[in-house]
Amino acid sequence: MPPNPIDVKTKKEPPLYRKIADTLLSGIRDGLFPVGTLLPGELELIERFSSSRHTVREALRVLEDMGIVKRQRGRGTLVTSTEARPAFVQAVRDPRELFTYPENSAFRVLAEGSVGDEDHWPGKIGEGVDENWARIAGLRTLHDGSPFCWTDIYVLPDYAMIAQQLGRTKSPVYEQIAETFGETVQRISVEICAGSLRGERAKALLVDEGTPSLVLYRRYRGNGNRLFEVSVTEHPADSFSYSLEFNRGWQAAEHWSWSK
Amino acid sequence: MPPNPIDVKTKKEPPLYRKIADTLLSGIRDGLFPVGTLLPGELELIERFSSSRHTVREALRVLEDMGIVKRQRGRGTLVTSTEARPAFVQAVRDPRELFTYPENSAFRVLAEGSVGDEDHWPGKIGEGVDENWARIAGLRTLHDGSPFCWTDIYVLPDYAMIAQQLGRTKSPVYEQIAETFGETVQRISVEICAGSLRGERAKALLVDEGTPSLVLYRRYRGNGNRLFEVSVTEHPADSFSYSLEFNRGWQAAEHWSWSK
DNA sequence: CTCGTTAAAATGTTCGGACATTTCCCGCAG
DNA sequence: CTGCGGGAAATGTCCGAACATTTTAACGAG
Repeated sequence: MPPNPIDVKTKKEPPLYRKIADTLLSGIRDGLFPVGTLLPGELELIERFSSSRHTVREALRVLEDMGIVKRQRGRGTLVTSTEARPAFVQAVRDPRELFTYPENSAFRVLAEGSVGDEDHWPGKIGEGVDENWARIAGLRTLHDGSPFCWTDIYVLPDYAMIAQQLGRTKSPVYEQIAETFGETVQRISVEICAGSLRGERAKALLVDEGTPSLVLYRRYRGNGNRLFEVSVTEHPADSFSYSLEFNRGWQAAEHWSWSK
Repeated sequence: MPPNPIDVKTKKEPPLYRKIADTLLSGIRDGLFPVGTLLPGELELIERFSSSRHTVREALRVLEDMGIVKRQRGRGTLVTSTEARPAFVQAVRDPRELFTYPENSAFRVLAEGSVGDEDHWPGKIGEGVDENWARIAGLRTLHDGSPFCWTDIYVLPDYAMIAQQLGRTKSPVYEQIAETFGETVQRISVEICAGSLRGERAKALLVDEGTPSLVLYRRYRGNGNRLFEVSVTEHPADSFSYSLEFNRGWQAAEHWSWSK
């Protein structure tokens, strides 16, 4: 009989190496093993969990794949983070985590427009979009109150109301669209290029006219390749960083972030 | 004895599980195990490679992490692809593919400098770099002859000669450094931000003063966290694009590229 | 022919052991 | 004080074995 995906009752016991990994992760998050310190050696973990070395190593491998620890021969197991790998790889597991903003950020709608507000509309991005989109302009600020980025949101008219709700929630755009329309995001694309901040954008972000800034175009496509959201974001004086750390074998740890 | 970075002769043998993985991957690519078929069982592989089950499983785990095969308990090891996961993840397997330039591009050395040519040196990037770096400025052009990007290369003096060879080869910087010194790249980091093209840069790229452009800072680190190459690149009117395509499950296809 | 049982096959989990390689630190010679 | 060597510690690689869980297919009862 094929297993029923809905059958939640069969809560099977997780394997031992998984429980060890969870225990260690809890210890890391509780401050027992702060970031920057070394985890106990394998021999000590074997004693503590009354297990074999292979099982302990399997648990540590889980944490390594998560990006929680970094193992180094001759040195030990270094705690590098309390959270699982952010970056692109995690986004694959949970797309909602992709392309969101820092926590403690506020969103304020500055203006609303409709067809014709195209002073910043990128023509090449508009492929596949009919002419009836609407524009909503907003501003997010960092938690300390300083301007962080300017966001233009272009949506199809059906979804205009979603954009209006952005000021009242912390969940990312993707989630709202998906929840409201039951759509499934099939493709996310992001384009990064450089631009200059002028006019109301420069004023809102408290920078000089012509200040260079990063510009991000984002597109989300649902079933049947139907476009349901496009947005443009400009980050002044911010930079996007991406780094790769090589482990043995094939896996690597990825990090990416926005920083001032 | 501390390892000598100059000692190139010690080309160490890769571990056995790595060689098994490579052999299997060759077989997959040669059509011996077409996509959609099952790989031989672990027991058979143990006999064929005269190895232990642990080693064989380690090899299969490498292929699984690469996205080449998908393992399923009770069923077997299914070949799902002949190519590793593209984009960022692939870069892990072969860092030389990362951050290279389009084919048919030419490189021309415009100027050479040394300590003090710091008009564009990013202070925050300089952490861990002593003061004795050298700067080599160059320009790459697209195959149609139009300017593509400006590249500043900052290297430690020991590696200055490598930069001088850049005009005479098509291989990326990483490859030259690795081959010459037998180093292993442990970490690659890239930072993308926005800037304005001025002075000789604007002139070389045939754009107006103050034209916004993307600026990339790249760092390569070898064993012992030793920095051995830093470069700065500016792309005028170019854009970086990244897209994610979701399949069922958690796997996804990634694409990224530079485009005009 | 259909359905349920059973057996075989394949991978997943766990244990125990041995040696290799790298890193770090301490002590000693200069 | 510096530099070198060596040992201790930690992780990496590899072998052998046993049992558990899942899938698939063959088989037999109805």
